[in-house]
Amino acid sequence: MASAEPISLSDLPSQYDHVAAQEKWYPWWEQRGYFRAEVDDPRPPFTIVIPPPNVTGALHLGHALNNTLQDILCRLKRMQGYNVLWMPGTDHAGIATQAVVERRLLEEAGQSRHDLGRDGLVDRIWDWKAQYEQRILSQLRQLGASCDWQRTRFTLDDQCARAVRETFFQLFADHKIYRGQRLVNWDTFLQTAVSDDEVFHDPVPGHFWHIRYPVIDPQAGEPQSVAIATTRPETLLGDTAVAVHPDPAAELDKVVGELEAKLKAAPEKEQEEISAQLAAVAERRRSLLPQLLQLRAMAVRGVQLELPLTGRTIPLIADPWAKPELGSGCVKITPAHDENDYQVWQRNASIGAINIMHPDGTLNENVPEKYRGLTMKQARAAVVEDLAVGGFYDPETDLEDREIDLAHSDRSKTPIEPYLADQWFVRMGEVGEGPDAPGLAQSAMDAVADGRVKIIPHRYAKGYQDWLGEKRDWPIGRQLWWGHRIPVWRQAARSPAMMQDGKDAELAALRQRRIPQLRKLVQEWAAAGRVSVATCDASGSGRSPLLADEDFSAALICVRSADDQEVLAALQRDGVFKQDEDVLDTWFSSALWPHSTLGWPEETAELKKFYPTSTLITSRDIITLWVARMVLTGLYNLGEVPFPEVYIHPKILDGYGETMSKSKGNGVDPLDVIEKFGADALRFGIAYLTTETQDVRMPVEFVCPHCQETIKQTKKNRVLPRVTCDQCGGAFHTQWAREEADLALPRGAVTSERFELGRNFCNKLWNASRFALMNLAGYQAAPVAADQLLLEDRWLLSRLAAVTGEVTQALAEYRYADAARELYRFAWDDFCSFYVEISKARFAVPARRAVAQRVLAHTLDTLLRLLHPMIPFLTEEVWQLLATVAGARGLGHPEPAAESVCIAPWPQVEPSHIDPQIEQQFSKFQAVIGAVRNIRTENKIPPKKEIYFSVGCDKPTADLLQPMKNYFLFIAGAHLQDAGGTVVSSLRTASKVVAGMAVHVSIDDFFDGEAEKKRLESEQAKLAKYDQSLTGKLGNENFVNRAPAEVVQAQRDKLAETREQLAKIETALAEL
RNA sequence: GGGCGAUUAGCUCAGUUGGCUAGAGCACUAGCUCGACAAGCUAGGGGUCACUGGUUCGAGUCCAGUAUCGCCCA
Repeated sequence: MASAEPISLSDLPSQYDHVAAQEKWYPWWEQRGYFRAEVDDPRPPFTIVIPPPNVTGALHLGHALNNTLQDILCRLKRMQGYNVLWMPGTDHAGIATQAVVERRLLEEAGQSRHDLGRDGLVDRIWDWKAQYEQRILSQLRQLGASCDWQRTRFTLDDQCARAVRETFFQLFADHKIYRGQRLVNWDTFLQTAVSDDEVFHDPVPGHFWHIRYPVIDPQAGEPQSVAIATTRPETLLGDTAVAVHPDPAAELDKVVGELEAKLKAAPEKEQEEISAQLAAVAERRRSLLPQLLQLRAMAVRGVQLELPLTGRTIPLIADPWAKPELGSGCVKITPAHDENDYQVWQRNASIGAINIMHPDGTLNENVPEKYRGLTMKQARAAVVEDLAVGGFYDPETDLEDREIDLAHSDRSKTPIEPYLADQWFVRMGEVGEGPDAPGLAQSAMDAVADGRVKIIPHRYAKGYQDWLGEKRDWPIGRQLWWGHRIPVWRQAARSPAMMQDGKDAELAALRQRRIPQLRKLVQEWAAAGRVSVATCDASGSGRSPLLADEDFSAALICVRSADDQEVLAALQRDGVFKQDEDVLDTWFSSALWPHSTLGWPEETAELKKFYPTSTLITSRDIITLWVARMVLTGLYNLGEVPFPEVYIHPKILDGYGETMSKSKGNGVDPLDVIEKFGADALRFGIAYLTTETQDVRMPVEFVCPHCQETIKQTKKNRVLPRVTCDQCGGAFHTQWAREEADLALPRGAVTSERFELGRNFCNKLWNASRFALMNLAGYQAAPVAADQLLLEDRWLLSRLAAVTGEVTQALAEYRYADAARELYRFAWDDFCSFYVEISKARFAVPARRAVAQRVLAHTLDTLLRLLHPMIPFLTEEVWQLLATVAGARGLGHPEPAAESVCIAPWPQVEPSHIDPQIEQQFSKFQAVIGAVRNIRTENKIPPKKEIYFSVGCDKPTADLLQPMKNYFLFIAGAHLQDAGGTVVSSLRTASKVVAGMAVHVSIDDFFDGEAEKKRLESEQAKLAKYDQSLTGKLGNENFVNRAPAEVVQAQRDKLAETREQLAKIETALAEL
């Protein structure tokens, strides 16, 4: 037991000290090893892998939510007797982390990554990682997370690296990884490709330029030029064609058909607009179609156009991408810098593609000299000006304003340039034919479709299936330095310049000799499974296993093991082969997380014991990026899904319904909440708010460090470096503070009032516990026989059994809010407001103490266990205190309590305790209490004045109420004089009718006949109305005949009760 | 443009398979410092369940449409 010294109960503070409890119990839990999972533990395993937080920065409230939900399950399962492994770790978050460190480097030292070089930068990032990983893990501990810390992993550590390497090798050997030229989203700031998922679209004001390309040698009657429209005139320098629709008439007919169908279905309001559109298309058909048909004929004939400013000619082609209903009906084609144009190129290979951009976003040697080196923005201005000068465009008439949906990089927030580059891909579709070889995407789709992986709530399965269904290949290369480097080598010295360099002539000759030797070696290694070889091939399908000389020069050699020194040395000797510069997409390593953390590709005991994991708890925005990929790699590497269930939890939004983020300034640091309200309050608040459908809206506020008052956060003040408190006038600094003067001020925490609920609840529990501890003096454990239990005991135990069942069920179904609300209600309303209040009267009588103590100790014990997963610190604190006065607890067979509530068994429902009749009876008692209190308040009778009352009711109810006499006096200051059918209310009596009983309170001096009359009459009116509605319902034959019998009966009972109440009120009125 | 979700008290949210005289916390009003708790206790006020139709004996709940908002995908 942790606390050996006797505690003085009166010394317990009346406010729960969350700081002390957190500092005391977390280290103790760790030291006792409660969170450790052992492979030789015979109990059934329960495994969760943490969604590894990025080492980019500190944890935010979304992480607190995610991890609280995981911890609640882990603690629950631990108490339910499982061998629980919660696998912790962090993610290296390639692009995000490198971007943060590079930005910091630029700000602090004015240096770029090239100043440091690859190794220097990577070292710098490892330093950053060490710092933030520490911080993240410490935050998780403060949250109370019961992870098995000894197993902490990192997506870039050696163990994960082995899994990444092996997976890459297998995929490579399986022809599922290939290198191809694709249009990518190029981030010119970070100089890397980013995936579609790392791109966001933002509307910005822009222009639409109309430009004329002259026709070369037009025949008689043909136009002199072709007009096109573009939002990006600078890309003209990379145009390789202009397209016109191959069948403009049919296309226009199709558009008309669609519009007509829409018109039919549209509401009146929109009809006018659609009619206008129809008219416009008709007009276009009349005026423009002949010309489009002519252009199409010219395209078929192979007409060339002059590409302005370049001296190049480009063909006019026919392609359906040109929309006859839009603009001039013609469109310029820039395959290397536009996704749609790229597609056009795929259909019309002969037009070619011209890449006009350097990786840094400036124009390259493929454009006329005067534009080289300009940024895209500068080039736009120059091109537009030159076009005007050349007469290809008239600024007066050929320019319109237009809003453009511009793609931005999520990481650098700079505009994305579509860019043609060599990239690594994982093939998501099928390779070859046949049912035996479903593609990666299909395998993951099947797993969800056939229920091997259940997504909860189920509606999220649709997005998962749709996304995978596209089977788009996964671009896995990133032009970064921070990450798993792609384990592929190829011949370095392919550039003639290098080979011919005089100094290196000898070396070049050496290489020439070595390559045939290497080729032979590589063949041997490939046969031995140490390397896998492929040739550069955009399609990824045709591979030459022969390694002829000419192929070998283009060979890609994937080396299986990072430890295969022989292979690596041989390849790299004399710089003949060089490793690919790219690193892998972070999600490649995250995708392996459920098995890489358990030691795969080794066949470890951990893997055997804990894979597949039991559940995954994560946020909806990474269902595709992460969940889907874990499923497919799990299936690919182990043939088994990584988890049978995925629970998708809500997101936390701020008071304006916006997602929280540090960059908006509306983020809340869980540590601020923990400091102000306590980890238990944070956790309980989170559980209470985690409902299935709703995202969590959380108004955010600053806390003034001077006076502790809160200042509502607004869109205005959330971006200020300093804020002034409107209560005390003191100033404090925020996350934006950079200036010395601001930083000198104390920092204002950012929290939300929504955690008050949890804090207040914890405090309530703490004080109820104090009450119990004080009244357990002299407690002796002993079995309690059923006939020793009083009505209130049986009521409480019945409620407790019901709550136990409901909480257990709710948590099994991820209904956290239901579980939290059930416990809140039971603990506060049932246990504190009634049972504890009532028991005070019992504790006043020595002879009645013993049984009351045993029921109280047992109930508190059970409640602590039920609450422990949500409120670990408080429950442990009280558990330990309780042990000092009541070491053995339980009604039937008292047993010594577990040394920690962490490992105490989860409560079982005691069926013999469930007694609906007792609950119903007790509610009569509660109703009488309520009526008496209500009459007291309404008649302004002072709280301390004792009053006398009687209850008109049937005999069974009277028998029930009589034994509660003491309690009425004790908790309502009211003497029960009489109960039963013969009760007559005296003069100067106020009456209230509840639950079929008439409660009459004698109120002497305070009696106000008029007021009482009014009150009764208003109540009468209300009841009469209800009577009427019920009578109407029951008079309706359809209702009586068609509604289920029990529903009809319930209405009849209600009517009877209402009539009875009315009668009682009439009696009371008559007696007035 | 497509998909998913939301709209219930001043605020933040519950409301299971339709049976409701629609609940909770905060805020509000009135009273209470009685040995667990003022982060509390007691009582109270406050809602045309976004709107329009439909199905049904019966709709906050199911269906269709409208409006507004949010998220995801193109």
